[in-house]
Amino acid sequence: MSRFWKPGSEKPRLIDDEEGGVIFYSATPSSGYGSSSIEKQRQRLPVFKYRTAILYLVETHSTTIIVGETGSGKTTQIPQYLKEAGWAEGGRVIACTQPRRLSVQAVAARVAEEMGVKLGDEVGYTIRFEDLTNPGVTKIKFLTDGVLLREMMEDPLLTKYSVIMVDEAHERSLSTDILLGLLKKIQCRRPELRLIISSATIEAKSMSAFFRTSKKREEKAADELGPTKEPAILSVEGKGFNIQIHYLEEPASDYLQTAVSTVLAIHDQEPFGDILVFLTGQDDIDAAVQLLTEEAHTRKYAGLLVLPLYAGLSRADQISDIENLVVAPISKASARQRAGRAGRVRPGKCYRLYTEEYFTKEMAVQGIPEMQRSNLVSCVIQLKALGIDNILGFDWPAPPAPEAMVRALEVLYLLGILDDDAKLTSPVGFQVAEIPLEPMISKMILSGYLLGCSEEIITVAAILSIQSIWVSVRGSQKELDEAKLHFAAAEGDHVTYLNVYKGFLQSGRSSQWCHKNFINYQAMKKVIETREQLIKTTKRLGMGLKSCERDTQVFRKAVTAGFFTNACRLEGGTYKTIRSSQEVHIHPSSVLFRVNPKWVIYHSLVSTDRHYMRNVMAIEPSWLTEAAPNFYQHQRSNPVAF
DNA sequence: CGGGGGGCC
Repeated sequence: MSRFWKPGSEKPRLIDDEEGGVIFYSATPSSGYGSSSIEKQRQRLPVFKYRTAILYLVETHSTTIIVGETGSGKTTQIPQYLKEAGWAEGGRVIACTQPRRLSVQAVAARVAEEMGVKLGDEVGYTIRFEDLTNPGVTKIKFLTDGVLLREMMEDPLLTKYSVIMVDEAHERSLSTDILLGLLKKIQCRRPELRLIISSATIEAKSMSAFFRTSKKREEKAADELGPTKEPAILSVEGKGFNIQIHYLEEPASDYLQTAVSTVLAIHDQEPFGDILVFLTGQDDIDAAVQLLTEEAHTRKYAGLLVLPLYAGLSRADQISDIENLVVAPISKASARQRAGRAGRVRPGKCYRLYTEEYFTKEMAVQGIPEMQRSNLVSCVIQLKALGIDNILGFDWPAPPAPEAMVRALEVLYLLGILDDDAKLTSPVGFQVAEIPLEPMISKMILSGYLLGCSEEIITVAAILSIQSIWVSVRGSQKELDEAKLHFAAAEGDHVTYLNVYKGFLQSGRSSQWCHKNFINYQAMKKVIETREQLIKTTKRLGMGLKSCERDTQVFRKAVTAGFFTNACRLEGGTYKTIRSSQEVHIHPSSVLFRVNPKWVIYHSLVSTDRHYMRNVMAIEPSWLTEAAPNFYQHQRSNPVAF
């Protein structure tokens, strides 16, 4: 392999940082590149002066950890540096993963523009439903980490990639963590593969420790030619400006009110600019917008424009199958990340609505990685599909609780997806792994095919995989509830969804129809799209489409086959789960709210002050024993879990 | 008997 820091030029200077990581530092920035305005812009990015150092590190190290602040340009520039240095020659591809689709598209478009190529040719991207790459032509490929995981099922060693850059690894999303674990394994088999992990300062050391192979291996590797296994850490400064941090002197009793008065004070006393407020949820956001708008009106503030922004809210922590939505303090790491938003384009200020003492003494250093607070059913099946048998011994960047693992294995066993040796069953297990949905939904689809209602089951699978098909209304809840009654079925939410879908098709997929019926048109378009993808996938698995027409019983049996572990029984006015006798309630958004059939199954549990079942369906208890004889003993008409 | 978030295949 050719060396590509400029031949004949001075080798970059190496310095040791006090933390024991290796930081390379290029004394003389590379130069001699094009002089177009785009080139000049590229050279002004902070990452540019590290170009030589980055290329040197990637050449000589299996793994390079780049610690970079936002605004350094690392995401758009590093893939281009790698390409310029020859890493995409000989048909090889440079990959760069992102946790979110939107950033994949945005970054790919930007890089294509900088390189003056058509998006989809030399620079392309792949996200779900959209593959803008051209095999043999595409040299730099942006993709979500979820897509890269899927690609592994076809090509477990990811042989076409020469360098894989995992961006935003510090976000510790479920799929990023699975990916990191698997990439570490791939490295043993493909020593020529290079990894670049982009991470926040706080995570760099643990990331480096994770990718450091054992001493023995290191000694062995020293005899061979090739990159060193010891990860390099390079710190790239951002374009960030100075940010002043302010704390409260006394804790706030009402953080919403405190947020509102802080905004008004800033508006009053500070020069012209923007104010960004972080709140916990839609309710608080709406309340704050209303309070601020009113205040601005009574105080006759002309220049105060209040806008709600619902994305990017904080995540709550938990470890169980229940989605927990209780408000909890953020970590220091996310407090810092939020403060950073104030210094992107000029110096800024950050007002923290808690005391400094609380920040230093009470707040956790960082949030719990998703891996350690999630249901691991999907994660386990993904590893199984890649032939990783020893799940409990898998080397994770953040090992999940063994109990959570065992629970996931147990559910997969009950579903008939894993056998007694915890291997994927054939064909069910392999088919479930192939379908890109949560395993219980996939199992439901397989049963729908066997029972002759795949049309209906796939529709509902698509609907359940999106947030909600109803428009989110604040203030007009009553109208929404009334609109729902048009579609409501006594069998529950799943059959209600079938009615909505039918109505949508009969309207000719009309957006006006959706509007009239309080249905989210964009959501329905997504449903159609997901449905088509699922039909393609199931066809590939040899399953045809068949409708059960009006036989909702067959349809509900198929749903039960996937969700029998979520069965509940009404006992003295409240529901108890069959599995653990936990008290649960039907969510008020369900059409079965206040209907309370004796036996129900739910799709998910959400926890606030109580445990609420979302998407609920009435069942006959005998279906449970039918669907899972191993799980339910038949005792007259009262199945009991053993 | 009343409703709290985000992301991905």
